[in-house]
Amino acid sequence: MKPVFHTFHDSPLGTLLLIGNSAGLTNLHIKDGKHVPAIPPDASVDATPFREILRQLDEYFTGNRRTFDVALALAGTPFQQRVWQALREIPYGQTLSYAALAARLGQPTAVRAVANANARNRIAIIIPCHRVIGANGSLTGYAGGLAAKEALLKLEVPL
Amino acid sequence: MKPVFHTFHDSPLGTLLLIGNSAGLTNLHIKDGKHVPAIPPDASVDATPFREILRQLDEYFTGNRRTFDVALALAGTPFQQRVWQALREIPYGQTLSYAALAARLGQPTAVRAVANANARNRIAIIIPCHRVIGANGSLTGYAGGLAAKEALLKLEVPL
DNA sequence: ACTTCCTTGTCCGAAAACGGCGAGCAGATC
DNA sequence: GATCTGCTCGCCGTTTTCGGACAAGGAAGT
Repeated sequence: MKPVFHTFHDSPLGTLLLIGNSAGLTNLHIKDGKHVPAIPPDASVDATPFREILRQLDEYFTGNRRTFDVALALAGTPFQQRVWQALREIPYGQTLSYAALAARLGQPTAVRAVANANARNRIAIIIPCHRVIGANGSLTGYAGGLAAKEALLKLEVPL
Repeated sequence: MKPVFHTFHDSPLGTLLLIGNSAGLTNLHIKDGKHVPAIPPDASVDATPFREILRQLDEYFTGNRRTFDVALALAGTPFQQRVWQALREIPYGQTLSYAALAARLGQPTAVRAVANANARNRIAIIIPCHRVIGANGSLTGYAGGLAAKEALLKLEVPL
């Protein structure tokens, strides 16, 4: 198997857990959240591979960065990959409803399925699942907690 | 993922298919047999990693080797792992019945389950599933064909 | 020799449950 | 009336659960 690394990193949202391998970042979760995977037994503690990523994250949190440029190693079903790809195309500071996102994928009725894929996003923040909200404007849900989602959206407002 | 290699090798039993990764050998099958897995799409053709293994196999087939010393990367259910481990403890030239093997595992009634795990052995010859025969002395079955099983047992007789 | 039955882990397919939704509708409220 | 709240129901990919079939056996009974 590829060597696996992981590390923790403090942020305004709480502790972040990063996991990655030689191909790129595989996971980025808010530690005290839902759907946080177990750290692979063979994952060594090593922040080195994440240096650049952490730097960009810090810039993002201080409002000095709007897009990320890091290698991602996504693993998921074809449908999930499509959803996540669509997520990455939502610009900084913009929001979208789950229904609208489903429509963009050409499957306007697969709203719940999209929401589901959204919930299973493995790379928070960088894949901006926080930019998807309810059709009525409510936040509706976030694996890292609604407070975190609100904070992220507020951060992105001051364009 | 770990890089995966595979290669073919001629033997008195027919062509052998070997698959392995950086952790060790994962598969060794008689090509024209049952339960032969598909070669992973990302597996490169490369005999280099198997040099030592092939050397020991050649020695074995000429009767000049009784045990193997190679790194194995077994993947299977806990039950299967137990069965396979028990198989490796059967000495060269000896045979055992499925019932006796089940008894050794402490599950004397799980005879068929043991036979099943036996049939799914992924590393033929080195994990000597051919040394397990019916309680009445019949060969009963072998993924590589009964002829191969018979040949192996005959080879191991002249201690 | 053949048939029947017992046993048990695994495989496989079907079915059901499960969500970070959203639209529609009945009442309740002001 | 206009709004708002709280149902109910349909939507659909994923995950989980469940049940049956299967197998490299073996023992017993015909």
